[in-house]
Formats: sequence, C-alpha cells, structure tokens
Amino acid sequence: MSSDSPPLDSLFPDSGSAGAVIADVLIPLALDTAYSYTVPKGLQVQPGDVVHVPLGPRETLGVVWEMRSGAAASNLKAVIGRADAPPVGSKLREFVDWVARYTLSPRGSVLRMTLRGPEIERPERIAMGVRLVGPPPKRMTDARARVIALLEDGLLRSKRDVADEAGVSAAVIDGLIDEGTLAPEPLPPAPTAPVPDPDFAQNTFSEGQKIAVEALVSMVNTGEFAVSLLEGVTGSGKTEVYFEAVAAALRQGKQSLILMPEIALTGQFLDRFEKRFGVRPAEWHSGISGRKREKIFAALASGEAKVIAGARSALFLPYADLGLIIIDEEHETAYKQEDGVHYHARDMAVVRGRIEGFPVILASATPSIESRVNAAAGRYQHVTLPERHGGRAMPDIATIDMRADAPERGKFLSPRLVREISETLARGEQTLLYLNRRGYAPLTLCRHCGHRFQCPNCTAWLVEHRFRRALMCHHCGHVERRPETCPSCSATDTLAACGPGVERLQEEVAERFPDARTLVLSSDMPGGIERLRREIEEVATGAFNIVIGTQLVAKGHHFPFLSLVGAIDADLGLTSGDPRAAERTFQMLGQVTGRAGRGATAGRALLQSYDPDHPVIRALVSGDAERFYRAEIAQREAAGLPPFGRLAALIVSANDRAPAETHARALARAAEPPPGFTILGPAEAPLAVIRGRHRFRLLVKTERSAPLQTYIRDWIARAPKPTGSLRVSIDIDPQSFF
DNA sequence: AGCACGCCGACT
DNA sequence: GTCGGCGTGCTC
Repeated sequence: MSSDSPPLDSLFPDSGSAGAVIADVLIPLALDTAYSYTVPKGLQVQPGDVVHVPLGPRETLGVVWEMRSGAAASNLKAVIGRADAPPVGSKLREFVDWVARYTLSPRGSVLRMTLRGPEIERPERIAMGVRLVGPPPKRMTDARARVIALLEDGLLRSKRDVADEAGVSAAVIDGLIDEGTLAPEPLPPAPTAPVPDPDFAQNTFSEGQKIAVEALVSMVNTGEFAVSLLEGVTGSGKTEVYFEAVAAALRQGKQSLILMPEIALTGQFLDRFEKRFGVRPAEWHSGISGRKREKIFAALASGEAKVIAGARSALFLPYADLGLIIIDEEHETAYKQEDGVHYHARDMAVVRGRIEGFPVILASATPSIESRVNAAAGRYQHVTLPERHGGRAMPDIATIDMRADAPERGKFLSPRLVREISETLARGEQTLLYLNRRGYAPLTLCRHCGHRFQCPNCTAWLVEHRFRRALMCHHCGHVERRPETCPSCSATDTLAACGPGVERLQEEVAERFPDARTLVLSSDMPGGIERLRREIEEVATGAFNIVIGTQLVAKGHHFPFLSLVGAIDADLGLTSGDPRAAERTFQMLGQVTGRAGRGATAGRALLQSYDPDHPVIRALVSGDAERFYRAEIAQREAAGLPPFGRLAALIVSANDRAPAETHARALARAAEPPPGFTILGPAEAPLAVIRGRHRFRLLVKTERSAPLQTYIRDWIARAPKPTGSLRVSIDIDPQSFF
C-alpha cells in the first residue's frame, strides 16, 4: 500500500470503533504473535504492564508488548485489567524478542521464563503482630504477666516471637487480645534480602590479583557494556576477585547477578559471600519454591535485593536495576538449556548486558574454546590469575599407563593408585576418585550366548544399578529388574557386568580399604539435589576418607582436606563422536585435578589412561593450557569444523524411523546453502533412538560470520512442514553476535 | 499451557 | 451402542 492511500477507517466508515486503543499482548505460552485486545475506557495500561486477558474460554496473564490506536476489528476482546505484578521493562522486552529470534522459539515461551517467579495475584498474607495498648486484664495469670512484661516496651512483636520468648501458647496471646490488653497490628514485611555491605570486610590480594581486581572494578565503574573473561587456575581466588566487581556495583546502587551451575550454589559459596559482604545473597534456583520464591521475585523486581546468586533460569527475571552479571564456571555445560527454549545462559547473559548496557564477567579455570577465541580476538577483555593464592602450590599431575600398570582382572584401580591411596589414608588426608559413570556397570552381557542388555526404547545399553537391583537406561529412564537367567539362552549364572561405574568402584574401594569412610557422590543417589549439597559440604569438613564421584565433583567446590585425586578412566569421553569431546574432557579433568592440594602442600593427581600420549592427557600433565587450546583449535580446523560457534544441529525425531529419516532428507534437500554454509546431512549423522523416538541429526556449519539462525529460519520455512508425531528441534552452538 | 474436537478400542 | 484414550489444532 502506498503512503498516499486513504486511512483505513475511511475505507470502512461503518466500523464504528475508529480510534480505539489497542494493546498487543504477548501471552506466556508457546505463541509467537502477540494478540490484540481493546483497552476499555478508563483503564490505564502501557507497554510492559502485566494484564489479565481472556483467551478462549479462560483468562490468562499477558504482557502488553505494544500499544496503538486504530480501528478495532470486531473480533477483538477487551483487556480485563491490570495484574499486580512488576512491569516488564522495554529493555527486557527487547531481550525477550532477541532471545526468541536467536533460539527460533516462540516469543511467548521466552516471556514465560521472565514471569516464572510468582503465582501472581495471590496477595501476600499479611503477618500480624501484637502490641501492648490497653490496661491489664481483669484476671491476671503467670503466663499473662510474662507476656505483658515482655511487651512493656511498647514495641510490635510477632505472635510467634511473643509465644516463644514468654514461654506461652498462642491461646494466651489471643486471650489478651480479647481482653483489650493487646492489639493486633500488621507487621512490616521482613526484609527478604538484607543489603550486602561493600565495605563489610576487605580481602587481601596479591599483586597479580590486584591488577585483575582493578580491571574488573574499572569496567563496572564505567558502567557500559563490556565482557571480561576472568581466567584463573583453581585456587587463584577468582571468586574473591569478582566479589570486588560486585562491591563496585553495590556502591553504585546497582544490582548484581551471579550465575552458577545449580549444584555449585552451596552453603560454601554463600559463606564466602557472607564473609565479604556481611550477609548472604538472595538465591534463585529450582530448590527455592513457594512463598520464598515469590518474595525473592518481588525483591529483585523492586530493587530491594541487590545481589542474586542463581542458576541459569535467573537470567530472565525482571530486575529493577541490573548493573552486572557474573557467570561463574562459564565453561559449564549446565548453562545450556536443552528442553523448551534452547539457549546458552552464558551467551544470553552477554546479550542481556549488551541490550541493557552493563558489563559481564565470565569466570573459569578452564574457559570454553569460544570464550578463549573471543578473548584472543579482542571482543572480550582477558583478565588472568596465573597463580594460586595464599602460597598454595599447583597440584602435581601424572599419568598412570594402564597398559603397563594394569589392575587385576575385574578390578579398576591400578597398583600404583592403590599405593597412593594407602599413603594418603595413612597421612589422614582425603582422596577423590573421579569416574564419570553412574551405576555399577555400563554393560551387562551373557558369557554363554553373548546377549547384551539393551534399552527397548533407545539405542543404548542398560546400566546395571546393583544398589537398586535394576537395569536402567540413562537416556529414557527405562528400568527393569536384573534377571537371574539369560533372557536369550536361559543359562544361569552367566550374566557378567562389564566395565566400571561408581558403585562398582566403591565395592572395590571397600574391599581394599575396609576401614576407610567412603562416599559416592552421584546425581542418581536418592535424596535429590538438597542431599547432594549437604554431602558436598560434609566432604568439605573432611568427614570422608575416600570420595567416589561422577562429574558433579568438578563443579567448583573447595575440599580443603583433599590431597589425592585419581581419575579412574581419564580417556573416557575422548572417543565419543561429539565435536567437543576433547574440550569437555580437558575441562572436566582440569577441574577435578584442580581440587587436589592441602594448604601449602601440593596435591597430587593421577590420571589412569590407556592413551597417555593423547594431546589432552599430555596438556593436563604439563599444565600447559595454552598448548591445549592451540592444539584443539588446530584440530578442529583440520577436521573442517569452525573453532566454535557457527555450528547448528537440527534434530528431527519421530516415533517411527521412516518418517524421521524422510523428513531429515527433505530438510537436507530443501536447504540451498549460501556460499560458506555446509550441511553435514543425515547420512553422516548417526541415528539414535532415545525415549522411543528415532532421531536424525543434521549439522550445519559455516565459516562466515553471517548469523546461522537467519539461514536456518529460511531453511525451515522452505522445507515441508513437519507432520504427525514429527518434531524438529534446533540447537545452535554459541556464536559471536556483536 | 488448557481445552475442545475427533477418531478408534473395551465396557457398564 | 457409549466411555475414553491421546493426537491435533486453536486461542486476539
């Protein structure tokens, strides 16, 4: 339509509602388009307001995304009213739109992540306190006298406190209210988030740390978007260094968000924060629920909470005045959300910083390749802490060549490692045995006929869990009882466990060291995440002699009594088809071995390996991270892969193999890759069955800086629409986007 | 996310 | 004959 066309309402003079106020409302459901509603006269709303709107037969919450005035089509319903919730500011709306576009998700799905806090509406129950207001009651009792004596000062106290301190029951207090002696009065809401004091305590820093502190503080003081990669070996005092950036933000009155992998948010971290700032930060993770969640949500939206330590979901919340995001352990894969909206919290944090104009700090002892490359390219400032703090020595890392120093048949600890564990025990110190395999044994087979137990839904072996007497699939959760006889040839006593899991390792440890106190730390142990946090804290107190753990022991915990680390199968993971296998293994082993060391005494780490000359193993032993990063980038180039980033995976899945494969091929055909884009089609992607769904993976890579997601969006638009039980999900690896 | 609609198996 | 399983599609 040309610009001199007549206005719309003159074309439809009978529409009758020209000049109506229309709100485009985004609803936190899997909807990409905002729905239009008329705004009734007398209702004041503006973009960002949370409103109630009718949706089909029911009523939902939505956020006013845009406002306009014009002719209201007759099918529009009206906004019901405003909800009592903090508004979603324009920068946050821009962030939601950006993330939705980048992740190819409906905008409503992203919006939902920002409204996750409260069961909006339900007004807070106002707690009542009591105050002494009237004459003593006609009949005095001992209990009543104690209550009156306590309240003689005329101060307001909660009923709970009065009952506890006066040693009476609530009935006594209610009786005094009836008598008119006491009066109920609403209590002022307890502060949810006491304000951390940037000057509560000052840490002392080495010269090297001072330089890093200064770099971060000046970045925060500048108050503009910038990214720093804070790279510091384990024990270099990274946390204390970035606390100074938080202090600088506090002095400006700005809020800080410290993102960390969920399991790393332990009392240990909170204690360190409290030592520096006098109070604990507000916490946000899946374990915080109900009223507490609502309160924290309100406190961060009002600006009352100044520092929030949270898991990745905290990134999307409506902060009042966010001025800094820190991503601790930035290399962690836990930052990648794989269901619903696929996003990487580290990268989206950088985007939020860019949109809202504040600095972002990425901290790690073993940074991801992409952050290293971004730092080398000058997009990120590289701040390094090359030395351990407080005279702590770097751990001494060595390999044990398993071909030369083989354990007995059916055992997994090499003679040398057994010796080292004995010596560590004798010194009263702690040992950590790292094995990234849950359960007892990863494969069970029949020695008679060769039958292997496989998941009926997935292309995976069933993992034996002896503790639960079951065979389990780690992909879909399928569980079956471990039978006594072979289901294929009916032979008895021929089923053999192959390979080690942490449970089997514990069995071996218990046999070798019957007097040692051992603990298995694994995500599938009963008790959930809270129990794990408790156990991790117990390990830190030195309560166990030998700890056997899966990868979750690598997530940023400090174990002060730990002097020996043994990696049982250091090569595990190096051979998987994942393009990031080497990087992951390097980071994992780097983190785990970094835990070793007691005070000034150097710790010791032993890597049991069948391939001690592997570049990853050699880089770990030499302590030369630089060498690993260089070698890994070169390796990726040689394999035709970009160093990072411009790589996307499309997963096509269906309940049957044929439609999944057909669609994957159709997608591959529909793509007309622009120059510089390459599709690694379904033929090259291994088919896997997970949870009964047949999955095909198409990898797309590009050497160009053009945004991959734009290309993918066009591609999907061109391809036939998925039908039936087909699902296409897209996982785009991080890119540099600015 | 709800909720209705619709098309094939076992039941009072 | 219906009740009900969950696949599919719609909500301004």
